[in-house]
Amino acid sequence: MERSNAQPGGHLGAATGEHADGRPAGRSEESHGERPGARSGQPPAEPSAAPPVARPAEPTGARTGAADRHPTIRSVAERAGVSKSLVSLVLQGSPRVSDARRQAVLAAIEELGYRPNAAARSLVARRTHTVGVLLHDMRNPWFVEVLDGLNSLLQAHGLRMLMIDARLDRRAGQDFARTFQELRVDGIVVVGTLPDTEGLAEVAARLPTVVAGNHEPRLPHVDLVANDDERGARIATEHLIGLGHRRLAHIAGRGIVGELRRRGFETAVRAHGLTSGAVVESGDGTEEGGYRAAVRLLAPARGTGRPAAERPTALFAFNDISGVGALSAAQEMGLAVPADLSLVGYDNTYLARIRHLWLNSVNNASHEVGRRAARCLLARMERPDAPAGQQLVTPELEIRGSTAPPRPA
Amino acid sequence: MERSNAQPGGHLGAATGEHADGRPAGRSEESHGERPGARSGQPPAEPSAAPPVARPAEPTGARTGAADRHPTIRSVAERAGVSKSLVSLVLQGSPRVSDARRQAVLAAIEELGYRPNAAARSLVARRTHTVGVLLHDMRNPWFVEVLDGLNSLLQAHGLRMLMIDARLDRRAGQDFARTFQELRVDGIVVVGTLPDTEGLAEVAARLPTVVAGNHEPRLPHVDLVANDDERGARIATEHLIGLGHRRLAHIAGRGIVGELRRRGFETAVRAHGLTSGAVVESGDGTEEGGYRAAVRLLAPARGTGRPAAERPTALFAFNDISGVGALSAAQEMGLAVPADLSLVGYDNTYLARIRHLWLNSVNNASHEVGRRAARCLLARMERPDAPAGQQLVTPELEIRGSTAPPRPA
DNA sequence: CCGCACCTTTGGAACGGTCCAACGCTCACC
DNA sequence: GGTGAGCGTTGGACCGTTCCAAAGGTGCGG
Repeated sequence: MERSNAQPGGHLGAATGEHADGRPAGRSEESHGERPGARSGQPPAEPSAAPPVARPAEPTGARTGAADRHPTIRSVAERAGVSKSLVSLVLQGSPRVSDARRQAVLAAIEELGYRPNAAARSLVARRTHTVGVLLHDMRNPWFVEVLDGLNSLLQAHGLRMLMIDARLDRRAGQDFARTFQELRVDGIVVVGTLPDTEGLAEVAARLPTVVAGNHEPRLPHVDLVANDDERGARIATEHLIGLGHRRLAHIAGRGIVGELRRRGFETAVRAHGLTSGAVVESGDGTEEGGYRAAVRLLAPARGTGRPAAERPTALFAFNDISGVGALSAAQEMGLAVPADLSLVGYDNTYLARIRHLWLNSVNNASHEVGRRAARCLLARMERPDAPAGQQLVTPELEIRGSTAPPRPA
Repeated sequence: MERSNAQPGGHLGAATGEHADGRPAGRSEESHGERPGARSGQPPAEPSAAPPVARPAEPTGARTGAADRHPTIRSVAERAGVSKSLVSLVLQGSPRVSDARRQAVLAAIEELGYRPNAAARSLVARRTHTVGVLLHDMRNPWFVEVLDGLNSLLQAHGLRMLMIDARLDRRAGQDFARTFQELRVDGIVVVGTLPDTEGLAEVAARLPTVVAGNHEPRLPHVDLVANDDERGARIATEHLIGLGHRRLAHIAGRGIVGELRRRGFETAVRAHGLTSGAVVESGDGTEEGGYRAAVRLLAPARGTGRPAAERPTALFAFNDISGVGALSAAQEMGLAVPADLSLVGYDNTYLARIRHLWLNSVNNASHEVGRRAARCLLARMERPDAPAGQQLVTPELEIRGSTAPPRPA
């Protein structure tokens, strides 16, 4: 049983997806020191402030509870022998505090492990330094990219993100507006599709709001940042046309984005006078949908009386996953990619980067969308009543191994 | 929109990954009504409470600012013609409020669009109803599953999740302990590997803390919930042995998880007296690493003088992505899967579910890990000083198309 | 020796809620 | 008719901060 030493790490490294660790699950195997009926079946509501604990209720002001889990600014003051106001000044980094006192305060803070209470702070500051982020579905790798971009900028401005996943969390998803308002977040970013538009309109009137990655809700003070799907589709299609393909097919997706990408495809096709050879088949954005659509597009004649010679030689799929479905279909039908069929996907997910698939794909630069959304939000936080803006980010085609010129007829 | 009729949605539907929408990006195309030099280059620090805004500072108590963006409980009281205490009672759903008043208050709330201030509330309640979640890397699909499980339970108990991504957010990742303490979250869940263990020990002394998906930091009051990686690996290996394979190989991963999975493989192999035919090659959890390891494992003889007949007939990979790399290698070397080579991956990510790949994989039931972590946390929130518990969840093997009995020699 | 400016330090009033003790009222009872 | 219970309602203290006005101390000029 040889151990062999670790590989120096491949150049392809970037193509992650699941990192250098993973894990298991299923049945259990407790080793817990818990008595069985410990947790009383508390109703799902949020009431009942821990009944058994019963707060000390000590009227006299002397509540310097040593083992108190959270020391306050007063405990610190007392320990340092100064007033709470001075402690506050030190915390703000005020320059007009004598060095001696400052040291004393800092020491006290350290010894007590004092941490300022954010709630109390934001209560008076009227700012939470928190941005609410409404996600549509975290499982979508595209979102993660957007979040990354968003975060990088927000963080640099001292803002943290509070994420709510609308899919995973229907209740919160429904009235995310309420939640975010109660939390008094400084701003809101909606990533992707959102459940109810009217709720959004309501919050937007009160809080700076930006929508990232959707073309949809045009509301008074809400900025929009999205990818230019139509243009991306045009670019992909023109790439295929440029290679010499004349019979093109598109596997469409749903929703506005599906519509835009289909439109881009049709526009390009029309611009080159190839309308007669072009076909659009509908899919649903899933692998299975892509597979079925591809079968319909590539199957020889049968019924339609279409000669095999008229089979499309190039295929532009709504997204990578549909593209992968199409790839499977092609392979099962004995068509080689790219020799017999050129294929382009969309989104440039890491699926496209798997060498086994190696799809050309339109890169929608989600990261940039996130960054811009952040920039918009920051701007809007300063001028809440500015007119709604809109930005489209232009995608680029990532070339890999799934397209080639058509076989000479 | 959505021309063509939607596909009835394939049975494979579950295999998501990117959903029914995606998007683009790259250069820009503004249409923004913003003056250019608007945002002054504020330094990255978090100070400077909006200098230009300058609060009204109106000493007299009469601050019923009509267009005030956030009405308070007092505005509501005034409007309803009752005391703020009554409003509070209504908000708590107290039964001892006359119907007339209750209606009046509710009406006022509605008209003003009043939303209670969570900060003020938690200040007195000493509870935030928020759980801090420290992620290691959101890009890892495994985490998303865990989060999902976590969320489902926490939410049912009226808790929201505040997520911080340590990778994406180095600063926050470093002192997440500080952040979570300042926010006075009700508890902390660390998902996956964590950056610094000492910071964790510090918080854990003050806040209920649970680690999900890692075997690592054994700390006084910190519960651990993880998958039983060793067992999962054993199950996978035994599946291969059960099919009749006698020459087995493993592509190992890194870290503790890598170690555990390798150990499971070795244990199974030893238990069946197949040690002499077993090989372990190290990878790094990436596709490329898996590819290279597989090449080394499968290449005929060359140098080693190993006859092709001794090539392994079955391969257990550290994770799906390494497995996919191995798949590519096998294909390039003209080996059919599963006819010439059986392959099992780990994590059962949606990669494994792509029909083009269709890998057998150990399902680590991340969702369950999340649920259990939530349960642990809830328990610990009630009894913070309980001894640290530990749970391992047993994984199951998901059978697809990548294994078969070896060719009869 | 007094007054004044300057600097550091401090008490107290917010911030927006919750909770408790006490209030006024009605009604029943003795 | 007084008393007390019960109900609905209210003022005020408090949660842990920040900020402001003002207090105390020091030093200097007149």
